[in-house]
Amino acid sequence: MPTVSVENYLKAILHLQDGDGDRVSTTAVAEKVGATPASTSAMMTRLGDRGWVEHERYYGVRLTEKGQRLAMDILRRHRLWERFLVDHLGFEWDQVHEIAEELEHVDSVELTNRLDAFLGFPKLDPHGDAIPGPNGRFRSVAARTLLAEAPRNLDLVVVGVVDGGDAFLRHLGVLGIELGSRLTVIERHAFDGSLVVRFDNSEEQQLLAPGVCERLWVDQSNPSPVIVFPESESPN
Amino acid sequence: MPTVSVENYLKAILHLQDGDGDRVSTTAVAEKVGATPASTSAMMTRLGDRGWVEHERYYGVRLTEKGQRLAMDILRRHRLWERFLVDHLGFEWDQVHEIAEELEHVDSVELTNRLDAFLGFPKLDPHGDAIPGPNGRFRSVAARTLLAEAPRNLDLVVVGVVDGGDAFLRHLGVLGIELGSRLTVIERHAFDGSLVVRFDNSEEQQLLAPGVCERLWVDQSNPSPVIVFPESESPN
DNA sequence: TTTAATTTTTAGCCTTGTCTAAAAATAAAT
DNA sequence: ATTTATTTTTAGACAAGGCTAAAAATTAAA
Ligand SMILES: [Mn+2]
Ligand SMILES: [Mn+2]
Ligand SMILES: [Mn+2]
Ligand SMILES: [Mn+2]
Repeated sequence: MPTVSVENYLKAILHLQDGDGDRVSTTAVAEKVGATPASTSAMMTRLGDRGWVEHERYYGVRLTEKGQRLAMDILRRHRLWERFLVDHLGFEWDQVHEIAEELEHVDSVELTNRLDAFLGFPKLDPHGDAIPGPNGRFRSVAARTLLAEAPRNLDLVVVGVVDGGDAFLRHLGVLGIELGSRLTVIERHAFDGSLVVRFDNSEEQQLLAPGVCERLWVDQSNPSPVIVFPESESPN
Repeated sequence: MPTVSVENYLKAILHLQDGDGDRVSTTAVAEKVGATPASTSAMMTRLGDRGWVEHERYYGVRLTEKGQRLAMDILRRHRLWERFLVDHLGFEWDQVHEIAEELEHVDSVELTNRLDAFLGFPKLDPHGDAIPGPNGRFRSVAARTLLAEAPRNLDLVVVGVVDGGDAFLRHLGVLGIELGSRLTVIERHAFDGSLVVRFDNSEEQQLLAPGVCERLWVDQSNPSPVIVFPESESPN
């Protein structure tokens, strides 16, 4: 029975580990949860005592099997609630993170599984991030590419957002980009990686700044169904 | 920004005050929240410092305007979530209290109001208790009588449960009683208040023990729409 | 109106989670 | 290989919430 605070730390560590099973530094965790390194150091010790992380003094932490499972369950609840808020309560995708940050701590397996069913067992949250299943592992999702690395002259769909802070999400709104937006890369500027693209719904070409291209997952419109386990860095 | 613990205390005090605006004893609150009188005494002082209760040393507490409003908002969230759990996730009415006890602490006005709308602005929770509106006051609900005090030979409907602990709710299930059940009082035993009743759906008469009759709200099947603000003692 | 019982508060202690400031260890740079 | 910079941990404090045991106030009984 982890506390709310402990759960937030565990989820932060999961995000920072991000597939790569290497250790995460105290400072990185501190920054993620918004605490000082001193407080975080103390918490890492407590998490180690409870068997949720391996803590190598001065070298960081890594989630144990048990810790990973706990963290995945929290992430599952977070993303399911985000789906609920957007699909059924009419929230925008840039408004749900903070609320889900609290709902995720209501820890009831019954509730979570029934919510999952109610939502139709979604694979992705409103930001295109994979939702862990009841077994604590990601459900398989089609392959995806960063827009920044996508080839030219292909019909692409925006399928996800990397590190989708609310400010970035609202910026996408201003640009008229959302999940499902279709576009084609016309030109890539070698200098900084800016892209000239054309959206499906418009005749005009448009420039996308590198900071945007590096944070959008895309897929081909006619997807070859390669199955893979994605590991985005998105926190939501 | 009250903590979860503070919110639970405030709600407990609201329940114990129950319409009557007189003071509530420390021991009663302690029992309700499951803490010792010593811990509760300390908490009452803190609540007083923050202006949420008037605390007369040695004589108990009474919610202030601000405290009452906070408590009503918590109760609103609790009962809205109970409706959600029963109406949309398929929980039984004896399974929702504990989960709502956690969900009620997710404090977002936006979330609460959208949930309210999603549910169709319900007036009653699954136990027949009134749901406070966004203004922090109960929505008007038709008058109700305790079954123990209802006249004979009237067509009655069960509209609510007093103090609906899960055990009592399951007992009602065994007896085949739920909200909406229709019955008529045939006979009242003067000795202990037991009632002989006949349910709508059956020919046979049935005996109801006093402990049951005193904890069921009923209304006439063809209700004369008297408007009143109910104050049940139910905690859910 | 004393005495006894009950209720409430205080005193003292503990855990969790947070902080700042200082010490210790590791990593980087000369 | 030292010195310097950075990171991590430790030390010491504090607030919230909880407990038990003891003191004080109130209420009930004699
Ligand atoms: Mn959270
Ligand atoms: Mn998300
Ligand atoms: Mn609660
Ligand atoms: Mn209820």
